[in-house]
Amino acid sequence: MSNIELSEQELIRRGSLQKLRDLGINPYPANEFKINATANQILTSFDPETGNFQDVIFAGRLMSQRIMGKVSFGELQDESGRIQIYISRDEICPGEDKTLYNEVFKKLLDIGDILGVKGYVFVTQMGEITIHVREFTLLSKSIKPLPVVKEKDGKTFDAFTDPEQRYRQRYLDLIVNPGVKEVFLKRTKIINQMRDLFNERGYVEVETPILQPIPGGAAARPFVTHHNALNIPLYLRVANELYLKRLIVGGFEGVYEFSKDFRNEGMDRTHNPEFTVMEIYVAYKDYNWMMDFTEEMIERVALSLHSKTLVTVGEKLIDFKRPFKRITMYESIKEHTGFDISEMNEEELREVCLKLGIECDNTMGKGKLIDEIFGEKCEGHYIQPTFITDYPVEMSPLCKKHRNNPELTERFELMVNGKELCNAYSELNDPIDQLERFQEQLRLSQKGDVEAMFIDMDFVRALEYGMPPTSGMGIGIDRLTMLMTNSVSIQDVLLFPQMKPEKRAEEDPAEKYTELGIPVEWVEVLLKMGYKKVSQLKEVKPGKLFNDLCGFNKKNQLGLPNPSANDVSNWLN
RNA sequence: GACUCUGUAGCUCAGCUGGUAGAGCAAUUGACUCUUAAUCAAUGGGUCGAGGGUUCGAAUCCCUCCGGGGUCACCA
Repeated sequence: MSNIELSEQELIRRGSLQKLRDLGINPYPANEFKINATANQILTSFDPETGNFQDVIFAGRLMSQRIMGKVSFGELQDESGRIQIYISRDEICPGEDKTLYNEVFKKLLDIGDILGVKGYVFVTQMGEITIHVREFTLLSKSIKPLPVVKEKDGKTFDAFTDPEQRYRQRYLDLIVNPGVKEVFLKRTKIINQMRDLFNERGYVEVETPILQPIPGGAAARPFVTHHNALNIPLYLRVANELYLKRLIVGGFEGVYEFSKDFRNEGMDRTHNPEFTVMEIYVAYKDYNWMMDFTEEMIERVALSLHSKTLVTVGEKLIDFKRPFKRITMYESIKEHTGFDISEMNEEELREVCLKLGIECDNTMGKGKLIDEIFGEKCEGHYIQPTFITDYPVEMSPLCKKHRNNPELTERFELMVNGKELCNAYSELNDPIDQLERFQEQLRLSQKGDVEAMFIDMDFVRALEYGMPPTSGMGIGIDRLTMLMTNSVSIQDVLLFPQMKPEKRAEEDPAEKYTELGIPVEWVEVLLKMGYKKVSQLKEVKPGKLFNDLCGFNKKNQLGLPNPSANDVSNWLN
């Protein structure tokens, strides 16, 4: 990057960088810096009576500086929090030479620099636990100014809130906004709690392919990519269900995977193109067992995060205490619409949709119609955790038929806060039935359903060898995290949510300028002055351009030898 | 995709019915030995998102485009 692209403050920081080097200070030293305390440890366990922490070595990012002549205060932020530091000139510089304090600390250090300090902990007259610095080391120089967020009495000033910048530059968000890190620590804790539970039960964590020749296991539009060596299309997985069930066929009796899935669909507050799902399959179980297990898992997560089962989500208070309410899908629809659809065929369902004012078209089969009615009229009502059970067979091509009613399947979804959180089945293990269900999906696909599943013949073959009765469950980790951290958008629980690419104004490459005989050093000046394209340049009068160039050179003290008026008009001709 | 709000200094924002820009923080210089949104004094910093139009004159009004937020729709 050329210097004219930089802001004044960036130039000053680069200047400081050079001055540090001139003073023999390496702004990016290689040495290990061994700390022996964190901010949080000091703040929670410092005790002036016992006089602990009298020899601390601490490192962190300089977040503020208050210089008061011969002494200064500042704040260093490490992973665990912020702690104040105190520096006195004559302690840092006991001799005649006060450069280290007057120049280095006061002038050449900036907010954002990473510092290591050695000293002892004490309490200031204002009562703040502080590190009295005996020695400091610059560990990394920051040459781009941070957004400065200040806080007093719990009020935040100049908060860094622009969502685009926060998500795009998450590192800044994490540095500057307290509380952001908390969400991600909680996310990890949620995952760890689940993993602990599964491992305690002896279930095995496995990894299955992300690149799949047939994207199976869910109704969704996949991303397509291409494998050069095999010369075949490959799909990014939309689910890992079919692979995990192959493992049950293979003799594992409990497998689970935290899996990144990918769906080529819209993006909004609750959808990111890549997202995390946990799927688990346990042999010799059915969906009733899985409901109990799911309750246990979720209650455990809530307790581990909040030490209670009540969780505030927006305006609502949600109680994750076991047991959760259970209701069948037909009962739910009956309750919220008054229609008993249990005996209806496709035509009758379409009429119900019409009466309820739900849009539908001819590509929609029976399952999709019921799904629409439920989604439109029922889903939103389930704020407290509720299992919706016994879905129609058309909606669930991988799920075993209900033991008491072949029109239904042994499936449940867990609804919380009006949204689906989990999805689970008594898994279909009848290979002949499975093939028929796939073929039905194919018919839907031919009718125009872009989400209908592909037929996976190898999966059917696996079932032909025999899969034990199995129950499986999938849960959206992002949505679970949203609930547990009271986050309104999925972007808040993903470290790096998908963003549109950053756009810059288009500009011609430097060669197009140099072709005209313009020296390289002037090309960047022209770009900075706003002549992003050669065509723009051609439109200005040579006299004006000559004047502007010389003016820019002088104003910005670039120290370039000015071109002659002749040169300039030659460029333009 | 529709509607709506929005784009001004490094950051957060002001700028009335048109008269070519302001504040706080940050930065620079200086003062200050327990401060904490430190304080005090001085200074620098802006093609007002881009292009076009109306006008003697546009950050402000109009049009087009670009970027962003929100709501809705599509979509789990």
